[in-house]
Amino acid sequence: MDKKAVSLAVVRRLPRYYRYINDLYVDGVERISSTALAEQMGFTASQIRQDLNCFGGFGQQGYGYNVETLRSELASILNIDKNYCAIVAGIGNLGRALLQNFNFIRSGVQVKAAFDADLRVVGTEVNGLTVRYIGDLEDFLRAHPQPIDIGIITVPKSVAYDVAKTFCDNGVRALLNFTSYDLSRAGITVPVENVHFTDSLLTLTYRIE
Amino acid sequence: MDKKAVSLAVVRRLPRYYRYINDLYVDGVERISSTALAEQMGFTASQIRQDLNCFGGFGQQGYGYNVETLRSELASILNIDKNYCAIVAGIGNLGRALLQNFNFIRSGVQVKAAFDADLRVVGTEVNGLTVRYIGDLEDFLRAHPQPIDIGIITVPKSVAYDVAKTFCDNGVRALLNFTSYDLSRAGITVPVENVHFTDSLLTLTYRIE
DNA sequence: TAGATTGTTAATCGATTAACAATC
DNA sequence: TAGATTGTTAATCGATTAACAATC
Repeated sequence: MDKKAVSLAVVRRLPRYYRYINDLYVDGVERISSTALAEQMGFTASQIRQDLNCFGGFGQQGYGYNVETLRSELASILNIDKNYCAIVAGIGNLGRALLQNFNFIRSGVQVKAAFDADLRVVGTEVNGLTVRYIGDLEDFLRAHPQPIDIGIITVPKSVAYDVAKTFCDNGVRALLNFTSYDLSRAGITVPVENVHFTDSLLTLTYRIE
Repeated sequence: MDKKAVSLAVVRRLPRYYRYINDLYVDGVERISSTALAEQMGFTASQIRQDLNCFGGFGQQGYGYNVETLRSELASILNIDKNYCAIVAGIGNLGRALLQNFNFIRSGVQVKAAFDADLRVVGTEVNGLTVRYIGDLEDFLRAHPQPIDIGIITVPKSVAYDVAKTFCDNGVRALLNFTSYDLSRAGITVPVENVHFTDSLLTLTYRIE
């Protein structure tokens, strides 16, 4: 499974495959053909077979794909079984929303700690985690027994870079960036995925008319 | 400006252009060449010229692009000057986070109302808006003097489709979907932009190793 | 005018789709 | 076996990059 060989276009479709296949699994569907799945997902059957074959031949001629098998293969490809450790930096409404409503575990991620700069928030409890002071982030990362895999950045834009750099310099392996600050332009060496609300909204206002 | 001619790949880059050009504008930069901008954004100069030329010749040979002009052209292309009306459905932590922290006005969007199903939330005030009962959404949309342009969906996944359909059937022109329910598969006829946290997180867990 | 840099055409690259032999 | 459907190669399509004449 040489990752370099798989294009980001394919990778970005994997979570969607997992979502659909998992739904089929939950519904008790046993097998599905690329044609049937294509119809549901709005892809071509060709693309589905092409995409899945980047990772292995999960199907069977004349039969299609076994839903349970494919589901577990996709889970394994996406490392959902790895149980990664994450930290949320920035416990404003967004950080709080994530901690309280988002099912991290279902994506194979466990949130180990929460940090904020506001002393009125520090020490309070959110979804079972006591919020720590952001100034202690570096010490925490260095002292933590397991490595922290994912840094989730929900701080104000103005401090996004500093927090990202602290994560990056202390062994965090990937960043999920919710600010509109563009981390890719600065010396951030780990993979970053961006959730840019503004970009999505502006793409929409363009497409309205 | 025939929109059909501009690919979605280009459109999705427009907000990023606007962000960079706006930053330059705020910093008082007067002009910029495609080469210099390319270096900052991590694009090729060729791509920038190609992209911008989908909308018009905003540059000048031997000079480059005037930042103020380009900024206002991009704002106009993205309809930031249109002042669209939006509604937020679902005032959990995420809806609340959006209403309290997100600068809609800066994207040319004005939130007109907020709706929720929880009667303990209905009637409370969030950032100057009194939360209404979701059951009244349809009546509200029909009675509202201005058309509502954008429906923002932050409800639980299980009711995402119903809310989207209500928006769609009552004149809302575009949807911003924060649930992991895939609205494109059902009879939703307006443009949809998705913010799928789970997909971003899973793309990241794939890319970690 | 000379230098810089665009707008635009042509060349390349990559991603998607079509086709079909392999095979369950 | 016959029918179905994959895995995979080849063809097409679209997007990105390179090149350069036009021109400020």
